[in-house]
Amino acid sequence: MLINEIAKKTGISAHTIRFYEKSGLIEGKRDESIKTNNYFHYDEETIEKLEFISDAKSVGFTIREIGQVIDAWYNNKYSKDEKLKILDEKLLSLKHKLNEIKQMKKQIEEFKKDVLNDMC
Amino acid sequence: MLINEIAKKTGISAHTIRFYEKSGLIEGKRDESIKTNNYFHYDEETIEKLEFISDAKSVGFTIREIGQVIDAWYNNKYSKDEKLKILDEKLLSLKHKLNEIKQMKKQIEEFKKDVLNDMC
DNA sequence: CACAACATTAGAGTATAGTCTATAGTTGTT
DNA sequence: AACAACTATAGACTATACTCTAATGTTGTG
Repeated sequence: MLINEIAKKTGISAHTIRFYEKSGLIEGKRDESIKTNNYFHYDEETIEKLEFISDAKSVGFTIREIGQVIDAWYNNKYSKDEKLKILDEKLLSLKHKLNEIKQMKKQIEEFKKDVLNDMC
Repeated sequence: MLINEIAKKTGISAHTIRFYEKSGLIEGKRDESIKTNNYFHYDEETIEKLEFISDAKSVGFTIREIGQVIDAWYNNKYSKDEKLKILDEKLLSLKHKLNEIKQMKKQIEEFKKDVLNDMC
C-alpha cells in the first residue's frame, strides 16, 4: 500500500503520515526488488498504528509518549519489564486524567447551577 | 496583591500570568489613586481563575475555551442562554474525553496482556 | 541616596505538532 | 511521446502556549 492509499484509509494526510514516520512512530518498507523508485510501502499493522496514534492524540498523549507505547507493543526495543513499566505509567496517567476530567465536570456543573440561579 | 505575590500563591510564573492577562483570561486593576506607577493589582477572584485555568489546561482545554468558560461564569459578556450553551458544550466535550480515555485504558490493558503473554 | 528588588512593555525565542511549498524524479494512461 | 497523477526530500511556515530578554521606570531598605 502506498502513502496515498493508507492516507485515504486512515483519514490522515500523507504529509502527516510522513511526519509520523520521521518522528519514529511508523515505518514504511521499501521494495528491494524495485530499483526504479524508492516508494514506501505500508501494511495493515501501520493502519492499526495510525488509528492508535489518532486515539492517543485525542486523550492528550504527546508524540513521544505515543512512540513509547508503540515501541512497548510492536517492537523489541524494550525488555518485557521495561514494556510493562511504560504501559503501567500510561495507565496511571490515564487514571489521573480521568479524575481531573471528573473534577472539571463537577466544577462546570457548579458554574451552571450558579448561572441558572442568577448567581453570577 | 501585585503580580509576584499572586504568582507565588498560585505557582504560576509572573510571565505566564501576564500572558494570560494579554489573552483575556484574567484582568488586573490599576489603582487610580497612585499616579507614580501603573502596577496591576490582583484580587482573590483572580486566584480562583488562575487555579481554574491550571485545572482546565490539564484536561486539555485551550486558552480560547478557558476564556469562554471564564466569561460564561464571571462576566456579563454573554446572555444567560449563551452562558448555558457554552457550559453545556464544555460538559459534552468532557463526556467525550471521558469515553476516549476509558477506551484508551482498555486498549493499553490489552497491550499489557499481550506483553504478559509474550504475544508481541 | 545608593542599589537591590520589583514593575511594565515590546518583542524575540522555544517546543510541539503539524501543514505546505518547491524541486525533482516516477508511473500510468492516452 | 505527452502529461496528469503520484512519490520523495528538504526546508519554510503556521498555531498554540508559553518563556525569556531588553529596556526602562518604581519602590523599599540600609
